[in-house]
Amino acid sequence: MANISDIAKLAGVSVSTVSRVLNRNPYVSESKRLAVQRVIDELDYTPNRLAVDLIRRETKSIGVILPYTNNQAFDQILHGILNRSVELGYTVTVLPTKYDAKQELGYMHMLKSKRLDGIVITSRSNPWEKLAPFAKYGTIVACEYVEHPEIGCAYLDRYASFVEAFALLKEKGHTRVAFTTARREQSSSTQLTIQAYRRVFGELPPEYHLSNCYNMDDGIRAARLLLDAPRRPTAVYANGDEVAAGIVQYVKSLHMLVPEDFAVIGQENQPVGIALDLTTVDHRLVQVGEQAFNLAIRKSADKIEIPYRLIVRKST
Amino acid sequence: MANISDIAKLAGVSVSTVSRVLNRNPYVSESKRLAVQRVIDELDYTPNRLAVDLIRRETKSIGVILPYTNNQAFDQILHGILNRSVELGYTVTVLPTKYDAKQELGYMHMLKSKRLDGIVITSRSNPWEKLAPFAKYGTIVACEYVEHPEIGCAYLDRYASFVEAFALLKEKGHTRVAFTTARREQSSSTQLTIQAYRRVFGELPPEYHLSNCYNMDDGIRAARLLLDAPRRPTAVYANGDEVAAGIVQYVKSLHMLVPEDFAVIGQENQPVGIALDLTTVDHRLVQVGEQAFNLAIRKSADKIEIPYRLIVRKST
DNA sequence: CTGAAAGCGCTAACAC
DNA sequence: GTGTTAGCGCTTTCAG
Repeated sequence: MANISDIAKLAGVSVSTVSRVLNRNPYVSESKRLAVQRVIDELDYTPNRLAVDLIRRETKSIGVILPYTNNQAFDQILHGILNRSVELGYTVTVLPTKYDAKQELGYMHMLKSKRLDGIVITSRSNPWEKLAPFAKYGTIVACEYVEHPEIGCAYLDRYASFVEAFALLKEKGHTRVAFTTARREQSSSTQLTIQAYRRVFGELPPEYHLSNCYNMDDGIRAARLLLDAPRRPTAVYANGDEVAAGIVQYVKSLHMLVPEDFAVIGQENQPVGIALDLTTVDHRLVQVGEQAFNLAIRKSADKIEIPYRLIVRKST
Repeated sequence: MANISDIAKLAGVSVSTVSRVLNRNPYVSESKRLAVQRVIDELDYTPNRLAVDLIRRETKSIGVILPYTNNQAFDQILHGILNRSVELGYTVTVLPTKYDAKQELGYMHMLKSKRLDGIVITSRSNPWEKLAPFAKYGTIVACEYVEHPEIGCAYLDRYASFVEAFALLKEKGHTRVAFTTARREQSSSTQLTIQAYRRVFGELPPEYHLSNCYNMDDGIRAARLLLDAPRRPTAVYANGDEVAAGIVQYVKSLHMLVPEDFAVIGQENQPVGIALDLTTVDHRLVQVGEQAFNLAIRKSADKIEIPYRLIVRKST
């Protein structure tokens, strides 16, 4: 494969001149520029990007840390990031953790090893004390509110959104309300859900909180547990429309009615929720992704709140 | 930021020795190895990956070209690829084209510029004559059958699967059958669908083929067109469960029954299809992704067929 | 405008 | 075992 000095030799100029035409530097005589371009075309030459990035100390690529890639919520954020990255000529690398803290930390090292200019963290397993120090090697942007002055974030007021969803259920007369979450208490999102629950309903019976819910099957499993519970709840706030869909499916399989016998609220306004006419909280994750990406390439530590919206349909 | 020669100086050794301990080369005395490691830890040193990759001529990262029209099918393939890449310590970069041939070609250049070791093409907009030449710069793997001897592929027998789906509909007594596709005739998948249709039903009335279907809304739009058609079809084979879900939704909104009044088959066995109990053709796209990735890192040009399966549920 | 030369940070012969 | 040295392929002063 030809390199820059091959081009220089064949064009009868120095490598600096070739570099100049490559980078559209105006201080090149038209004659030499043409000569160089001819050789470049002839040899079908493309500069080695690794060499360029090495010396420029910039890769124009950012990473996205996410737990799962088959999860609709994270796909929405990723989608938002991709939207912007294509427009701006950036490259994005997907970094799936499955909530493995070690793995996650390993990805952060890509900032230090100069492979990535920045990282968007959609969900994390490490405490910020472990993550934040990497900010000196590259931009870190979070999709949750973070106090740290060096870390930008495009976040949503999850607490308020959870309170609103629970309040809707309470208004409808429900007093025995359950909810599902992905991870247990180690997750800040779960913490917030619990706090919101207490704010609206007071004490939380432990059997009303089901964790490890990620997809439809988990929803079915959750519904089974909930409907078999001694103090059977009359409504559930699911942590996603897929989980909600699983719950609805199980409820219907018992010939019970939604919402008359059992009310359900989902999250993220996904296709399955639309199809089933589920009430849902749309956290506008695509926008979160877009804003997060913007912060990342601007190397900004701004805090941007994205407004959510409650979509009331037929499942409540 | 410290570099390898800083480490060498502080540890009182040469850069080669540092390089050796970095790369776990056994020919280093225990004493020096310890000395070097101490300095590395002290300075919290991490090698610059760009420099390493530049000289090694390998990045351990592969790209995935996908249209990313928010189509869940491609997410499944991506998921399969990610599964394997994490296990093997590879990094994957997402390359969304929105079916823009120029953009796609631009991504292929990442092979030439040495940013990527290989590329998995899940769907393409350029003819293979344009794409194949890049095989000399890196491994190219396709998710469709490709004759080219230098291009590996993890493919499925789409033609057979389409024939099978149409045959199922025919068996059930349907004679007026429509179908939806994403792109028009420029896509090989669309071509195959048309061929399969003709094989089973003979002539294809133009109004029975609706293209530009990617999501649920498109499905609703398609259903409206289909049900308003003069020679109204009695069944449709949708190019995805989401599209199928949209169709079902519209059909039900007219108080018609599925499958009695209108039968529907989807594709890819997605959550929304499970929720709606749709008959579907599962092309096992996650497996396609896994196998494609394997081929990519093995730099293999093998052709691997992935078996599909028809899942008959309540919509036919 | 142009070129020589000094790196960027690392690996890998090749000697000793 | 260990160090010297020559690159990998490119950008960017700095003279002229």
